[in-house]
Amino acid sequence: MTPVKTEERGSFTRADEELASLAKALAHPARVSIVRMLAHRGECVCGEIVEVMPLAQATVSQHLKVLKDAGLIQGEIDGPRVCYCIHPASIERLQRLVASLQKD
Amino acid sequence: MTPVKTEERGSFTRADEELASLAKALAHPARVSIVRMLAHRGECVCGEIVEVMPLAQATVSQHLKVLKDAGLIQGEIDGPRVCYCIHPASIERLQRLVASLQKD
DNA sequence: TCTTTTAATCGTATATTGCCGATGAACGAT
DNA sequence: ATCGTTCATCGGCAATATACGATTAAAAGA
Repeated sequence: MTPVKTEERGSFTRADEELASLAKALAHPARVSIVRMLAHRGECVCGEIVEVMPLAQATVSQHLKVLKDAGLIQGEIDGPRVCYCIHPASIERLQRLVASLQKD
Repeated sequence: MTPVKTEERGSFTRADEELASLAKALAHPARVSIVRMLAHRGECVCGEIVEVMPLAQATVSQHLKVLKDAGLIQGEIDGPRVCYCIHPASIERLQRLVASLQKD
């Protein structure tokens, strides 16, 4: 049964899926750069990030969305702007998951 | 200046490019699974990996190539087989790069 | 209210990934 | 030399990712 739908869900462990998901979010230098910027400056308004990046506003906004969806950052609306900061727990989580690749 | 070729190379730091590259290699659960398997068993012949994975041989081979190109694993030819193992330094490097996202 | 500012979203074009069957290359064994 | 085993690579297709200009939405300020 289960006609082998090419979509065999649940074939990988939860940890593998989770690490892959976080890694995917960091799989672009622009996104790494954003995370580093937030880590360094604590918090940033979207516009400040756009200024620094060599990408159009729409593109940066898209990268921010990827990072937010992955839980790596969070954005808080502040008037007409959006203030972004790191979600520390997720970075720690990533740290742990990578560490688990060494011993395990 | 600089005709904005949509291909502004070198816009990101070396560390950002490096972390993005390593993260990209781990951005798929199958590849995380492979790395974990190698970490756990020390070394594996390609066939053993294919057996365990819910993917065709060609696909697994492709994932192995991605991991190898990223420097996360290495393969050694052993007669008709290829024996894969982790490249520990690269995992440590990844660990450090992720850690640098916290303090920095 | 009208305008400006800020940032998300839409639409679209191009590039890259992921997957597989089929084929090819390298090797050991007969 | 031929055969079987093992694994990489090719070709093709569907799906996803990346990038941008244009548009929309929301809020502040005139």
